[in-house]
Amino acid sequence: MSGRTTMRDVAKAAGVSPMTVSRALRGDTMVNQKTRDMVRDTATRLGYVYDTTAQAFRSQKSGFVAVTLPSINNANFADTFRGLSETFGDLGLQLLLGSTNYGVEDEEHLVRQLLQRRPEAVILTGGYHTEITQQLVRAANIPIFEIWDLPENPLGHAVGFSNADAMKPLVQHLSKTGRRKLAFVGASEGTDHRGAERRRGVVEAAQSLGLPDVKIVDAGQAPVSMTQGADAVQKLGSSLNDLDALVCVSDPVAYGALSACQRMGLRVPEGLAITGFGAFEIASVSVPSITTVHVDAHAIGVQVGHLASHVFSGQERRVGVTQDLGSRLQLGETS
Amino acid sequence: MSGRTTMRDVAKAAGVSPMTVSRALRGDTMVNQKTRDMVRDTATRLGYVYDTTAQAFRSQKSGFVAVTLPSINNANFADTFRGLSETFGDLGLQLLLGSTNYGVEDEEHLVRQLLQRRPEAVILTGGYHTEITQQLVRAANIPIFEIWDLPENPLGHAVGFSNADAMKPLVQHLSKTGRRKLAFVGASEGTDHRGAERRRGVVEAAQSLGLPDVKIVDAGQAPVSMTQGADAVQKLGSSLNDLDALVCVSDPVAYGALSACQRMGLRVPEGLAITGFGAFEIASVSVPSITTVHVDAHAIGVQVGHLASHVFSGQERRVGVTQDLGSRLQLGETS
DNA sequence: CGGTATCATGGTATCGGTAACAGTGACATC
DNA sequence: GATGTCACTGTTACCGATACCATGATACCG
Repeated sequence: MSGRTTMRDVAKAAGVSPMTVSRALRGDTMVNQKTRDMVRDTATRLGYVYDTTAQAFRSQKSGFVAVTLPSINNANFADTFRGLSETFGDLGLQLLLGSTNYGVEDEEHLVRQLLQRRPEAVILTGGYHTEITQQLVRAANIPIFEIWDLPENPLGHAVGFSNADAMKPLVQHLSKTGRRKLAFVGASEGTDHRGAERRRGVVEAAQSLGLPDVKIVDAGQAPVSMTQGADAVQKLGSSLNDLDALVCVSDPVAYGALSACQRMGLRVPEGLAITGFGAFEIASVSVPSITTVHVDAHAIGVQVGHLASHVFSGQERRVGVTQDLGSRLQLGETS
Repeated sequence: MSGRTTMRDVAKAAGVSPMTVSRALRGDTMVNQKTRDMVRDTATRLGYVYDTTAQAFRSQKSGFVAVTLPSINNANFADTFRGLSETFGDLGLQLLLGSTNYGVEDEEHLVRQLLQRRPEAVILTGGYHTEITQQLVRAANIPIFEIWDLPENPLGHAVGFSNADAMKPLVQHLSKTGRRKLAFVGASEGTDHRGAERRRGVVEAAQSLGLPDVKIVDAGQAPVSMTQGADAVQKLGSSLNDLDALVCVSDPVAYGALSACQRMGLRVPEGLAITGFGAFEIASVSVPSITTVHVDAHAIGVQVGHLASHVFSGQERRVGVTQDLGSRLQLGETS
């Protein structure tokens, strides 16, 4: 014998047809309980390993769900992925993960690759894609989920929250506590769409509250993390004295900013308020703890799983279901 | 027309055989340049999407590499995954990721599932597995890589470092700077094998340096993070005064510990030294910065990719190649 | 001119499961 | 005894790409 053990081998050893083996291994109750057990024992005895590739091919169901994330090295996205993993795992579906590195071009390339695996659904982080990406996923004729954003013209379903709206309570809070001159610290223009939305939210909220123009601080290419946040704030130097609050695009950036302030001897929150986004662990553990916006990243994953389950079962027939999971202000000691 | 566009459709439209389409799309230079371009254009025009599932089935090459990580929500593992992604991507291989939640039982279940996809190699984080997991991966007859550890009896190749040895320079440094009474803060027994190795390294190093017994502080089930680190240290309360240094299993834990000390008004490093592990970003950004052990997580991924490439090409024929990437002490302000 | 090397292309079987359909034995019912 | 029903099990033909082998076209040789 040359190749691997196949169902045929198991069938021969068990004295049944391959079809019965197929049914038995999949737990089809049509097959007699005793036969099922016997077949399973035989399979185990022979060290048979079920070939999902062949199943996927024949049944035209890959058992995959494609997922794109801007970055895997981000506690929030990792939480979402966990939520997805759990719920889709329960549905017998496996996640095919790819990272876009915050770029729509990379996303296009990635989506092209993922679709070749014939996923049964596709989950894209963000609501901003190239024209071709949109064509590709539409043509795939499978459920599409956009997460972490609520696009105006969703490709399919959407589960997330408004990044712009999430900033309003934050700015209101700052305004109420007497902070007028705000700066927004985030990634360079065009590298982080969700970040840009948050910036827009801050700018608009400040305007509507009659605050002076928000100063935009560029911390470099996305993903911006602690170090870039710290560097950007350090570069601001004495111009920090003209500011009342640093509104950062994420908690890591905020922590970097806080760290830079501490090193420069600038007291937070007395001299300057700092806020983050995402309710990362660092926000609640740091000293002082960071005022941030809480987003339930894990729930996004779970909700998509539930929604997908309903879509697959036909319980949900609508085409553009949008779930706004909202966000809430989480006050800390930095403001 | 019913189903999706297949190669047959492209062939018909292009006026060639499916075989030629297959070759053209894979860039086989056997096919005339003009024919190749023409076929590709036709495929694009028809919106044809190559079916990797069918390819995988027929060629008996899935194009997958299975990867297990204890947790995806960990900057170090995420870095390794990035490294793997990049190098295996260059080899035309896609990663199938699964998380074991730091459990060997979960790992077994996961490995079983992953192997059904017929991966061309398997990468396991850690060198500690159930008997069945070992049997399964051995029987799969594919290259095996264990990473982030250097097991005594590797299943195949190993790329990593000795977690125990990595702690020695750290303990020596503490001893040299007059710290004698050490405590190790880590996960509960049996939930984190790499953490246990680090603990062993600390205990042994302390012994060989003639330091008093190392106090073991249990911060709960793995993964232990900032919050658990902070809680565990807070619970120590006044018994902290009997200690000279907290050696933490990771940087997040160390930061949590630092934070707890700051809240309790205990000065670091004057009253107590704190060390971490992993050279996470927080270690260099925090105030004070944290003394830690630097491990090149990204390089682990890259090295595995290179090694795998050599194994696939037959350049590397040895069976148990072990690459020790080492680690180095990274001094910070907490010691 | 036939022979042969080289290049480019096509025909056919097949990878390992499973959908769809076709039995078959045992027993009940008329 | 004929027919129907139920509970299982088996047979056949594929899913869409590609390995393998065959063949046609062209060039080039002595």
